[in-house]
Amino acid sequence: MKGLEYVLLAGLWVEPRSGYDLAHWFQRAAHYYWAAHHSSIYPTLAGLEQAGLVTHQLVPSEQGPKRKVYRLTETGKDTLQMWISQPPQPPEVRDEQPVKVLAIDLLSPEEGIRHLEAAKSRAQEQRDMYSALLLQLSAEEDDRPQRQWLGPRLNLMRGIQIQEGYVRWCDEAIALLQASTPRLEAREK
Amino acid sequence: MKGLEYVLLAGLWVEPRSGYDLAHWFQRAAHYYWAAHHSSIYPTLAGLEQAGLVTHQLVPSEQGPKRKVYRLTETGKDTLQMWISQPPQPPEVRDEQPVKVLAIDLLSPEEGIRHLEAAKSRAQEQRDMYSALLLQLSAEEDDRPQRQWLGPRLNLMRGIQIQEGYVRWCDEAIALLQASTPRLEAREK
DNA sequence: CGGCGCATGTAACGGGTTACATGATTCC
DNA sequence: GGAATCATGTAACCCGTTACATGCGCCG
Repeated sequence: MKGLEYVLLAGLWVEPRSGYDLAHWFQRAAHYYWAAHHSSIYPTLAGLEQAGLVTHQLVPSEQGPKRKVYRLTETGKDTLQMWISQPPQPPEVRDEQPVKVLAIDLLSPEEGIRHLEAAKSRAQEQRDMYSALLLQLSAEEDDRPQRQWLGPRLNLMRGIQIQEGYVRWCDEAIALLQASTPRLEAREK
Repeated sequence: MKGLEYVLLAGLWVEPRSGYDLAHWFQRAAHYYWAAHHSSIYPTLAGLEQAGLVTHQLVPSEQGPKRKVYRLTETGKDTLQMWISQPPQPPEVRDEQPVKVLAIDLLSPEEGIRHLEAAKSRAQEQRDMYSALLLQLSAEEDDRPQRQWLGPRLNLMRGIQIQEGYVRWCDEAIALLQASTPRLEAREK
């Protein structure tokens, strides 16, 4: 079994969802640790169903066509549990931003700082998004306290922490760039 | 042009390197923001050379066959600069670890804590590796102070910070797991 | 003289992205 | 009636990984 299959099992373990829901989940809460488009999600869900790891139920949507809401079967849960027990593969990342930082000396200090400010803004936006999701989760937790929301909560906490770290790093980097060009401060005055 | 091509240009901007060097760089310093295997690096370098963005020089190695040490051409530098000036694409990540955390309630608290301790150890190892690389970089900086090592330095700082954040999160997560099972503490006494 | 680290390459295969395709419902 | 969001799917193509392949030079 390939990576995405287990990831979908984990996503469905948190709560039953449709392919559409999962696609949105990847774009928002899960974005900092996994990426997937709907065009890979739908076929994979179909495969999992054929393998007997998930089943779906047609649920009328408030708007648009009927939703195929998937949930884990017992076998699916067992498969997931076995996978969880094994150590994770090392993460794979493709992030252009640090690559661009590598050659930041190709930009003027002013431009470099502008880019870092932009990166900082993006990080703050992301942080706010994760914070909002965490608040939302807490509200849902009150409604159904029996549910195990520990995993999603831990991951949202991590998402917030990552973005806050990024913001701090941006500030340090900007400070370093400014220090390397004291004429900037002088001109400011 | 595709992502890897620009990344190689950036890697060669930092200093002239062989494909072998670049492969190792991806495994170590660049590992937290970009992944690439030698089998994709060599053909890509050849393509960049054909496009006139890099040139190579055969340099005898201390051990093994001659090294093809690549460096940017003027066109290569210009191409890189143009790419740097544009905003980066959003990062793409595949990290199994947070996915496994999602369903951490499928494990016993003891097992969950063991997994988090393991994750913490891995993060500490990585942090130490980045710290060592930063020290090494500082030493080289003394030798050739004219060189612009700002980019690599900033990225190593970021690597260290990421891993330290991870360690802190692991501690928080372990604490939460322990809090959710007070019987553990009780048994400890 | 075998094994390991250095060093560069090629080819098949697989998985995901981009683009194509369809249809329901609501709001303006 | 057109636009936007909801909702599910298919197919071609591209890129990168896995595996295959080769050869140097040192050390034990």
